[in-house]
Amino acid sequence: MLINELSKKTGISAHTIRFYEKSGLIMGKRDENVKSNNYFHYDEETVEKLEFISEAKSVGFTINEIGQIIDAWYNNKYSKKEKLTILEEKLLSLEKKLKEIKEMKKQIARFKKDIVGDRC
Amino acid sequence: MLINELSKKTGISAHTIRFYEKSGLIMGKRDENVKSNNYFHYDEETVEKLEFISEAKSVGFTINEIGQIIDAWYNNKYSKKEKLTILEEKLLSLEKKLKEIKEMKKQIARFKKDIVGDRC
DNA sequence: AACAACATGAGAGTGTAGTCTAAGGTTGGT
DNA sequence: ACCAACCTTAGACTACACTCTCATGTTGTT
Repeated sequence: MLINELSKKTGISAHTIRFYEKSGLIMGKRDENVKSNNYFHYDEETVEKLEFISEAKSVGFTINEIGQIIDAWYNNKYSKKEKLTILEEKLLSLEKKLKEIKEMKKQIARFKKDIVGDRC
Repeated sequence: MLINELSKKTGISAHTIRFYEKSGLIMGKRDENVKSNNYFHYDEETVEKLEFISEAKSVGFTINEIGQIIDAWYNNKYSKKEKLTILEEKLLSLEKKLKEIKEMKKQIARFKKDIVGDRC
């Protein structure tokens, strides 16, 4: 599929998709048989990747970190051992975020309690 | 205390503290008795606030959102009802983040499993 | 008086992650 | 042939959250 269809499928703008392409997160393929244009073609895996990118962004991973995860999962840039190390590291950082968010929830709950208990 | 001491106590640079001051997150007081300078003076509450700001930033709240929380907790910009609404809203967004992170953990754990099960 | 070590505000510069515009080429329908 | 609706790259622009530089003023010690 071409970029417009990919954009519609994922809800990510063509501009942003091109930005991700330039950033190395996804890689469209050029059709060798067609010489008249150099349109990028995208497959279902790219749809999956873009969906993953959206989720990863919303948990606070940077483009760079997302690139690492994608390389660890879809590509062969790293050895098996390196891949596992990267993913393990991401799991740890998620674990840390989880703890921080739980702490923040407690903190805000305390704020709330103080305001409720306060007669203004 | 002056900005340098505040910086040392919190580990946040004086530059950044001034940025937070300009952003309205904290508010140093000028000493009315001293006319020769216009140095800002900070109290222990500001130390607390800066510590809160650091934590809030690391869970992904923006400066704007942090400002809302601080206004809901320390200031009298909002009514009791408005304060509770703001805090409730932040709790919901934390709950959402929590879910997203748990999902992402599962996802990455799946990636890991696939790599382990794969003989490359 | 000289000096280091502080303080101030204005404003420029940085990195991240887009977002948009411009100029040009291609495709498909009439 | 014409046109709308695509596609491409380069590069400018934006918002956010700093981060730094500069020019200038103050404080405290020797």
